[in-house]
Amino acid sequence: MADDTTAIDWTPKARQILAAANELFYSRGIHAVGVDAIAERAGVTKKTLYDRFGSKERLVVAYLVGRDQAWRSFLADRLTEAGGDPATRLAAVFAASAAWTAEHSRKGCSMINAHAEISDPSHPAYPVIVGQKQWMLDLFATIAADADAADPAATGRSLMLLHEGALVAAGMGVIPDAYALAGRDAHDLLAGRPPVSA
Amino acid sequence: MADDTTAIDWTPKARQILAAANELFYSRGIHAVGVDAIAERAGVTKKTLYDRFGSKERLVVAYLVGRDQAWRSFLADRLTEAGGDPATRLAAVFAASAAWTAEHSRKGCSMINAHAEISDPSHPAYPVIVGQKQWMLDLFATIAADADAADPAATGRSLMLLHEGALVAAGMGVIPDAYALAGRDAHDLLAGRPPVSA
DNA sequence: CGGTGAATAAACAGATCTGTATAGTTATCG
DNA sequence: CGATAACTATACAGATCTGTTTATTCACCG
Repeated sequence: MADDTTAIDWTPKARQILAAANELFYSRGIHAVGVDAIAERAGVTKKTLYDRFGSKERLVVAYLVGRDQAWRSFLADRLTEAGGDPATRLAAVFAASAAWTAEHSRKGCSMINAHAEISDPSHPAYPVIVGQKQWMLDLFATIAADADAADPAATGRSLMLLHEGALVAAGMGVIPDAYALAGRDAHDLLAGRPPVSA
Repeated sequence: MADDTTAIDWTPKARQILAAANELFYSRGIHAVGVDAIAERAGVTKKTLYDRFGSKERLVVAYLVGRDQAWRSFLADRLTEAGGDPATRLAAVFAASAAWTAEHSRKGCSMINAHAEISDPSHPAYPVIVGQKQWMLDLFATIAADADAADPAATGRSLMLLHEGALVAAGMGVIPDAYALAGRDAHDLLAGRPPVSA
């Protein structure tokens, strides 16, 4: 009887369920995958799934929170490796996205994809989705500020556009090496061009 | 008995059904909307829906083809208005996207959203989705070529990144005036910066 | 005036979906 | 050793979903 507020009990089986949900929700879509399929892939009874997560909706939220956390920690590692230089840090973001896509995200950004399926802004997954984008936007603005951009917020938004564009283009396979291209453009934008001011 | 190849008989009711499908599929998602809901919104019997479209899958394809055609014709009108100057044409593309979003596309790009839900590349809607992106990419490359870019294909891809990024950012509401910003960046990229070459 | 096609109305089939109930198993732990 | 928690197995309830069937109405058209 896990309601919206109670935390999830992370038993080993719960982790297996989340791993199965991650694979299926991501590759086939949230609405297209039923809880039976997830339980079967996890090698678990449907009752166990409901004992751990309470509802499909809560499992969906856990799926998105899990991906969000994994991405943030993945990126954080690469950023500490990158050191303090803003240009290097910026390059690390695009390189991290490229590596992440190759490993875990071949069908595009899971947050963008989830946003396509979850229309109701009052859905508990909504803040997770928008929160990740906001976090990335803040990161780009910080990098722009560290690079002494005249208008760090505006430059951060421009960098964000390039990054989101690469996410989509890579996810649909319409631009080869989308991250490399976007990374070069972002670098040029941060370093060379007179700032875009309103 | 309409199979995959036979054309759709565009009776008045068929157009009502497509209009209803357009509203519901776009706002709630393809998998989340049932044919009963579409028939009801269209003021039509489910039998009529199946007599006209044969299956939900064919209705989905018609929905995406319809949006694709509407967008292309909408954009084509603005491009003829814009005349021959590449920079003006480029600005017209981003202005058209902004206007289109305000009128018909408040929840992001329908092709990107459909791609999130349709995982199977052999789905008949797949070429429609990727086809629109390819067409936009060609358009940007043509504009870059008309502007005498050193590498029109590469510049076209960069412009595409900015445009796709604006689609996502606007659809998720994370960047205000995303199209205006992306349009300025695209203009600067086309006009000012030394070309990015591999 | 008779036929044809488009449509309504409404029930139904069969599958699938979320979620629950019941009963039993296993392992740990005080 | 007995309680508790995690889990299996399985059946079920009720809703919803795609798609079909049957019967009927209505308008147009040769």
